[in-house]
Amino acid sequence: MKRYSPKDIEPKWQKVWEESGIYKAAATNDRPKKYILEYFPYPSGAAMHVGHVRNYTIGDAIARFNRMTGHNVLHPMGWDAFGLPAENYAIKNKVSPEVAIAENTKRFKQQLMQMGFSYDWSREINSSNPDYYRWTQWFFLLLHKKGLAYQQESLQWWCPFDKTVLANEQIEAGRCWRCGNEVEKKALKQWFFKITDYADRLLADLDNLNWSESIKSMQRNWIGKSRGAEINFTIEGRRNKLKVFTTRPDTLPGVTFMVIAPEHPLAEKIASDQHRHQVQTYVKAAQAATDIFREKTDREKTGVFTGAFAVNPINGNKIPIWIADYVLSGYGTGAIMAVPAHDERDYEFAIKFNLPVKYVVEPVTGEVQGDEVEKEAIVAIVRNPKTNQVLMLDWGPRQERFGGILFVGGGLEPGEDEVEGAKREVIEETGYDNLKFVKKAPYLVHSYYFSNVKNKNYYAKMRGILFELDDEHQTKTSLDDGEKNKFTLKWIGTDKASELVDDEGHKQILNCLVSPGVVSGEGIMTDSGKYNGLSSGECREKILADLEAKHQGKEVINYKMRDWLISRQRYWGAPIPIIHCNNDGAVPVPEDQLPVKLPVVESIEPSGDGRSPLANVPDFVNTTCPKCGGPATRETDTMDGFACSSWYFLRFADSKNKHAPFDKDKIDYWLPVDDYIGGAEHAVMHLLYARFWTKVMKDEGLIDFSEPFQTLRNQGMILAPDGNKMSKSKGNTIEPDGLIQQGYGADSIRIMELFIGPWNQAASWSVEGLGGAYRFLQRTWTLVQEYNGTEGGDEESEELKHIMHKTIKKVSEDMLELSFNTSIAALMECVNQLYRIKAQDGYRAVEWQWSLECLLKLLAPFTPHIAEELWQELGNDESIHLSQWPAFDDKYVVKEEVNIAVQVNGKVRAEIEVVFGAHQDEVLALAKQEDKLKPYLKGKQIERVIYVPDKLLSLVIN
RNA sequence: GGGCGAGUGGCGGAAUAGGUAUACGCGCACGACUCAAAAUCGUGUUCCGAUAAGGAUUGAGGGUUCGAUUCCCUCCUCGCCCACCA
Repeated sequence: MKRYSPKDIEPKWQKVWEESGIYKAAATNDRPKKYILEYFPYPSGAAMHVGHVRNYTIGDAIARFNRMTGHNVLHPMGWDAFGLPAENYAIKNKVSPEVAIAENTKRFKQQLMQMGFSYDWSREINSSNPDYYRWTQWFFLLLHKKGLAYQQESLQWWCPFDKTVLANEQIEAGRCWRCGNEVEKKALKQWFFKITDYADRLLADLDNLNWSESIKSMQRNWIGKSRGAEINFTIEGRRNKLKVFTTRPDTLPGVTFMVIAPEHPLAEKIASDQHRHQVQTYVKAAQAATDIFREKTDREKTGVFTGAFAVNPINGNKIPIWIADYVLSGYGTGAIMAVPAHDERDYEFAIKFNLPVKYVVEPVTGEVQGDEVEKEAIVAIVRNPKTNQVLMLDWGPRQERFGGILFVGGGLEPGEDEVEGAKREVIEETGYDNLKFVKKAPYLVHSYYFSNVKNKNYYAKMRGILFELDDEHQTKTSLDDGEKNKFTLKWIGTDKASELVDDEGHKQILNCLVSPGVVSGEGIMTDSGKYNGLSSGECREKILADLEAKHQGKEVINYKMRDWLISRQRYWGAPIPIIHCNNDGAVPVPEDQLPVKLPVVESIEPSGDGRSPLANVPDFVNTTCPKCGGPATRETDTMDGFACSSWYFLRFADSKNKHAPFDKDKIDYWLPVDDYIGGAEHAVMHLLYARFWTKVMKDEGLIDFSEPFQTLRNQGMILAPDGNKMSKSKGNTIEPDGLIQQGYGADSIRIMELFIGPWNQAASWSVEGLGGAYRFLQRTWTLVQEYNGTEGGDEESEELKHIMHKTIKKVSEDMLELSFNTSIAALMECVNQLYRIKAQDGYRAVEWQWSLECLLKLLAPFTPHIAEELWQELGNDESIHLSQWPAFDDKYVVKEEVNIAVQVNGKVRAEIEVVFGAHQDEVLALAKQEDKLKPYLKGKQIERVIYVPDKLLSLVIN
C-alpha cells in the first residue's frame, strides 16, 4: 500500500495540469461564464505568508467549484508591479526595479504554483510592462481629453522619506501609508483626476452592490456627502464677504462668533491694526505645527481674535471673527459660523475664550401620548452646598410612566413667577423653606410626562430652577392626605443623581443646571425672533428661503472627497504622457507615440527637490511639441500605482491585445467580475478608483456596465499563532514553503486555511490544527488505498447511499454560501462514517467505488492534488477537475426512521423513534406509552400539543 | 466622539424564516498495537453531581413564547474602520 506523500504527488500534478492547460478560460459561449478574481498582488521583497495564501485559497475553491458545476471560468493572475513598495525594495537592495520585480514575481509565482491554484497563466499581466502601461497612459489621455485630468499648483501632502507627494487616501493619521513617516505640506504643481465629478454616482451606485456593509459605509464616509448651506456674512467696514458652510442653517440665530482657518485668505487681511501682530504670530505658529499635532482632537482649543466683526444676515447682530486651527482650510469654505450652544467644538472654544452661548433649539424629550394638556411647569433642583447633594423625591419603583426618582416639579399658577412658583412647590412638597435662588436653566425643555399625582398627561414647557439651601430648616408640608406617604425625600450626590433620575426631561435639566453644555440634535426654535416655535427642520427651510431671497446664502452639497492626486515624483511608475511646450502648454502625447517608455537611469533615488529622477535624463526630457514642432519638455512625474490597478481586471479578458486595451466583445462576455476577493485594506483606494475609471469608460462607450465588481468578498485576516498581525518586522510570519517542506503539503494548508473558521472572519494560525488537516487527508488516502486492494463486492448498502447523498447535499449547499468550514466538517464526518462502515462490513458494498469517487469530487475544490491522485488510482483517466459535480437525490437523504424530541413544559424529557413523516396522532400515542414520560404525564391534563414534523413534540400540561 | 461587526466548552468554531445547544477539528484522558516511543486505530471529553437520579449553561439582566444562541429592550466587554468634516 502506498504511503500518502504530498511531496511526491503535488509537484507531479502541478506539472501535468500546466502542460495540459486544463485551467485555461475557454473562448466559448456554451456555458455560463464566471469571472473569479483575487486582488493581484504587488510582488514586494517579503514572500507570501499563510495570510496571503488564504485569499487565493478562497478564490481557487470558488473557481474550481464553478468549473465543476458547468461554468466557463476565468480565473487569472498578474502582478501589480509599479509603485513604491517595489521601488523602495529595489533601492534598499541596490538593484534595478526591473530586476527586483523579475525576481520577486518569480518567487511569488513559484509560491502560487506550489499551492496548486488553478490560474489561467496564459493571461498573466505585469503592470510595469510597456505592453501594459502603454494602455494605462492611453487611459490617462482619455481622462485628459474628457477634462478629467488637470494640473494645479497647491499645497500637497509630501512624504519626506519616500520623497513624493501622496493622495489624501494615502495619508493615515498624518503618516505615509507606506513608510509610516510623518508627512508635510509642500506647494507643487500636480496632476489630478477629477473623481469629485463622479462623487454622486459613486455614492448612489453603492446601494445595489453586493458588498459588505462595512466597506460600503467606509466609501460613503469617504465621499462624505452632506447637505447644507453656504451663507455670506458681510464684514463690517469691508467689501469682502465671509462665506461659511453649515449643515445647520437653522442655528443661524444662535451664532455668537465666527471662526476662520489660519490658512484662510482673509485671515491676515481683516485683522485690525490692534490685533494684527497677534494674528500673524498665530498663523505662523499654525503653519509651523506638524499635521500630526494639528489633527489631534484631544488638545485644547487655541485661537485669536482678529478685531473684525461680521454681521448676522437675519438679525443684524455684530459677531466677532476669530481665527482658530480647529477649523480646517480644506473642508467647506475654511470658515464657520460658530454656534456654541449647539456644537461641541464651538462650545469648547466659547468656554475657553469666554464667548457668549445662546440657546436657540430646545430639545424635545419623552413620548407623545396623544391626550396631553399643555401646561407651564417648573422643575426645582435644591442643592445642599455643604454636602453637594441634591434633593430628590422617591415615588417608589418606576413602572411604565409612574413612580421613580424625580426632582420637585409642578405646574405654575396663572401669571405666577417661575422662581416663586418653584419655591412654593419645594416648600409644599418638602418643607425646606430657606432657599436661595441660584439660576434658571438657560433653555426650556418640552417633555411629555405623566403626573405622579394627578392622572393626566401634560405637554409641558418646563423651566429648570436651581436653589441652594441656606440652612436645613423644614416647615410642615402642606400635602393633603392623598399625597402624603406617596414619596420619600432623598438627598443624593450630584454625580449619582444623574444616573438615578427616572425622567429624561429631569435629567436634562439637571445636566443643564449643574453642568450646562451642548444641546445637539433637532428641536423647537426659541429666542430666534420670527422663527420661534418652528421645528428646527422647518426653520432650516425658512431661513434658507429668506437668505436666498436676499442673495446672502444658498443650499449647497458638500463632499469630503477631494480630487485624486496622481503625480508621483518617483521613477517606478508609468510616465505621465504629457509634453510641456512654451507655446502650447501641456500637450498630450499623440496616441501613436505610446508608450512613453521609462528611460534607463543611473540612479532611481528620488532627488528630494520635488522633482522625479526622470528630470535628470536629458534624452527623455527634451523633445519636440506635437502641436507646433518647437522644442518642448516631457512631464517627468509618473503616475500613482493605483492608476495601473484601476483597470487591470479588464485587461485579463484580453491580456495580449496589441491594438487596444481590450476588445469590447471579450469585455462584454467576461465582465463584470462575478466574485472579487481580497482584504478590506483597499476599501477607499483601489476600490474607489476602479469604480471611477469604470464609470468614465462607460461614459465613453468603451464598456456597457458602470460597476466593475458585482460581488466583493473580504476575507478575514490570518493572525500569527500569538494573535498578532503577521509581519516581517515582528518575525512571526509563517510561509507555506516551510510547511510544504516539512511534509504537510499544499492540500493540508488549503484545508487549514478554510477550516480554521468562516472565510470572512479573522483567525489565528494553528500548527496543531494543520496536523489535524493532514490526518484527515491521510485517512482519506488510506480508505481509498485499502479499497483498491480489495475485490469489492455486490451487496447493496442503503446506509452508504444515505451517507453520500447527505454529504453531497450538505457540501453543495454550503459551497453556494461559501461556508467552506462547514463543508469540510461534513467531509470529515463523511470519512468518519465510511471508516465505521468499513469496520462493520468491509468493502463488500457495491456502492464503494461510486462513494469514494463522490467523496473525491467534493474534496477537489479544496485539495486538488490528493483528489486527482486518488481519482486516477480509482481508474479514471480524465482529470477530476474537469468532471461533473455529483448530484444528490432527496429520497436517499431522508432516513426512514427519525428521532423525535418530546418536550414537557418546554423541557426535553425523552426521545422517541418514529417513521419519517409520521402524523402528530401517531407520535402522541407513542409518547404516551413512553416509560420516561409517564412520571411527567401521570395524573396531568395535556392542555396543548405542538408538533414539528420529524423534529419535535412539545406537550404543555397543567 | 461617530460607524460597522462580534461575544457559545480548555481552544478554533457549529447550529439563527424560533424547535433535541456544543456538529467538525485541536487539546486532553484512557485503551489497542509496540521492548519502548512516534505514527496509526478505538473510546471518552460543556459544567456541577458519584460512573446515578437530577440540575445548570450560549457576555449580564429583563421581555415576548409551549419553546430563545436565534426576536425585542437595557447594560457590559472586545475587534475593526473613521475622526476638530461645521
